[in-house]
Amino acid sequence: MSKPKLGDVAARAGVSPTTVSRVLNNRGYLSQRTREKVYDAMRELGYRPNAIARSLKGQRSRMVGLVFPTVANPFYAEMVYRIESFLADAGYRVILCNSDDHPDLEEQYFEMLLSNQVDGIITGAHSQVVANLPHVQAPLVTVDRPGTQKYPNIRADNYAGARMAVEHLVATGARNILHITSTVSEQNLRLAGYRDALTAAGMTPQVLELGFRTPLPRKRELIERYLKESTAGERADAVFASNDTYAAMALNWARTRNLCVPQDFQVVGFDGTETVRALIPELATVVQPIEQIATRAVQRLLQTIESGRQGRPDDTPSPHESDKEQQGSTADVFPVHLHEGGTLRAITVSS
Amino acid sequence: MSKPKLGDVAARAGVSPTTVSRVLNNRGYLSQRTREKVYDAMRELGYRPNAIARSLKGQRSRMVGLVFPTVANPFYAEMVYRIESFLADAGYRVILCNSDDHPDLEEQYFEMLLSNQVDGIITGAHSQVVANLPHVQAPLVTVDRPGTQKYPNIRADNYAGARMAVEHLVATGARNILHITSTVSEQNLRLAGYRDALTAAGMTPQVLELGFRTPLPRKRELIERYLKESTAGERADAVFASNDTYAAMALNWARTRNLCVPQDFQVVGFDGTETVRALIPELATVVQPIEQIATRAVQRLLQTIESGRQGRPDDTPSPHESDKEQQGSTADVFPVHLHEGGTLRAITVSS
DNA sequence: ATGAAAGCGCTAACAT
DNA sequence: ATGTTAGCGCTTTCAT
Repeated sequence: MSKPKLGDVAARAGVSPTTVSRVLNNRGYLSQRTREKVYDAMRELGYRPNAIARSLKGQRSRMVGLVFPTVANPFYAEMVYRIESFLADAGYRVILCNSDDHPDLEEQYFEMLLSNQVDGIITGAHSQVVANLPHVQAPLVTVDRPGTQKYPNIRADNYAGARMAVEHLVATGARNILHITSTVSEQNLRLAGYRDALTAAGMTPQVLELGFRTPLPRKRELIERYLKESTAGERADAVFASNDTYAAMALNWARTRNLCVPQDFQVVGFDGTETVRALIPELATVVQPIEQIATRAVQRLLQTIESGRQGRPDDTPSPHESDKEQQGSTADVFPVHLHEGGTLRAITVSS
Repeated sequence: MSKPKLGDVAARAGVSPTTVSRVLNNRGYLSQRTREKVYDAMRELGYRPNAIARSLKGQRSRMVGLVFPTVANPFYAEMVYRIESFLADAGYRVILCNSDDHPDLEEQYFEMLLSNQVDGIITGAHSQVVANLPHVQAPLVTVDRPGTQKYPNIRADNYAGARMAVEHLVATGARNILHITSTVSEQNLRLAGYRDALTAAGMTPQVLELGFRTPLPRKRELIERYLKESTAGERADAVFASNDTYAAMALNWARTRNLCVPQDFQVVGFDGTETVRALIPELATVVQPIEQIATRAVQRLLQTIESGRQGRPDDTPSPHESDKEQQGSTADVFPVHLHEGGTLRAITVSS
């Protein structure tokens, strides 16, 4: 028999399908003898319950969709790794979607996930697609960047992190601090932190915007050209980058030019993934607590899923919805810390 | 209505469920008018087909399971990213499983995937669990390391890559070449390549084995201690590492010690992911064609899935099974190339 | 060109 | 403590 089904087990054990189902789910009254008979039959047949059928019947799939730009980026990779691990522990499977920062793809993926009856979605996608989802049928949690107020957002304190990094640079005496980022926008809190810190110090922001979907080699070119030009006139002596890859590129450029790091040129990145810290331990960076963010995102999602399963027999919005969201928006910002590698000078206590 | 179903659409359009299904699947004869009526009804209701129900009925889920040690490792991250992209293009969704090099977890994941009726599995898991899977009901393709002869294996030419790297080191005049690897075993072809190259050059292999599940910081300690000891007595002047992370750690150690790279100390890694090459472009490494491997793995899987869907009404093994596998085992090894970064000396043509 | 009815594999009332 | 029955949402013969 190719794929034994519950009925086959029942027949073999000489009981009804219901009984087998009960054994499977450990529900209701079962005599010990029956249990054993059923287990034996299962083993003999190599029975494996069909999760698809269970989902259809039970109105829950125990699947969660993950929509992120690309797991090829270490930050998202570690995030996805963590999220998957926590969800697996909780008995959920994960459908992975790499949206490549592409709004169309993102939307398709959301459609697909809902079609697949996922119990929830965690997304760190960049575009505003999330905000425009009409009524998503599944609980949704955003990570890293707030797509909208409609859903809880879990993230690091990007603004504080950026400010801390730039203020540190200022304190070390850097006079000409450049910023490299993917995209310039209102929501870019790292950029905001940089700007505010610079302005407070009486300096002028200088920002290089690379775009999200620019290929890596091209980004590298852009960074090198920008640095070359910036060091030509008024000499740039520090870079604060919105992620570690850009920071590494700046650092590599400086080394190629035989600039003395950190004496003549300082670099600070953002993210502080384990990957990058293992590869370039000397790179100073603002470290995000990825594991904490992941844990919290999963918690929030699971609690929404569970609460949704009990109450709300119809589509009446649950009472505390807005409260919960407010909670979410404010409480789910995690502190970061500055990893002071060799690419950043220590602050000398001035007298 | 919370979640409109096919029947609701039918009612609204004034047709039978069958007709709606036909429109959905674009099958059979449909009048243009009917088509439009149905489409309108779908739009008005915000209908979204239930993929779970489709799977149950259709005996195919269009889901593929991915079992890899951890997507937190850039190599697997890029592999998974590529595989997911190709599969998405082909209309398949991906269930991601991080097995953490843990045989028990691996086994659980395989069980889970089969329970979820995946149409196939692609795995780069380390353990031998794959070999012992009794009769996996789904097509399976292994990637990177051959778990067994039972399934096709797609990978880079690890042996040739290692040999090439080590022979290059020998040719540059390195006299004391260490190897750092995760695990020493018969199947470790990078290790084999290293050994053979060294032996051929009349040198003695010296291998540091770190283990798979050792935490990164601990690995770093082990590497540094090993290098310290090795440079104390007979001075080590080169490291060939089985991946770029180990290579980077060796490199960082050398820099800390103010060894001149590559004059006094050379380093070559393995994998050559885009991530690492962006972060440490100067690191010499054996580059695997990840995208090619991913494409081929997906191709192989899809072709097996498709072929399985037509013939074979029962569980008779399909006739050409062994042939296909032989093909797979031999033809699916991809050539690598050596990226000569600044951590490797050029070969001087001797007279 | 369209519809009726059965069933994919499982679970949950509702019996007994 | 166990069995009967209906049905989750969809597709698919087999009619008409």
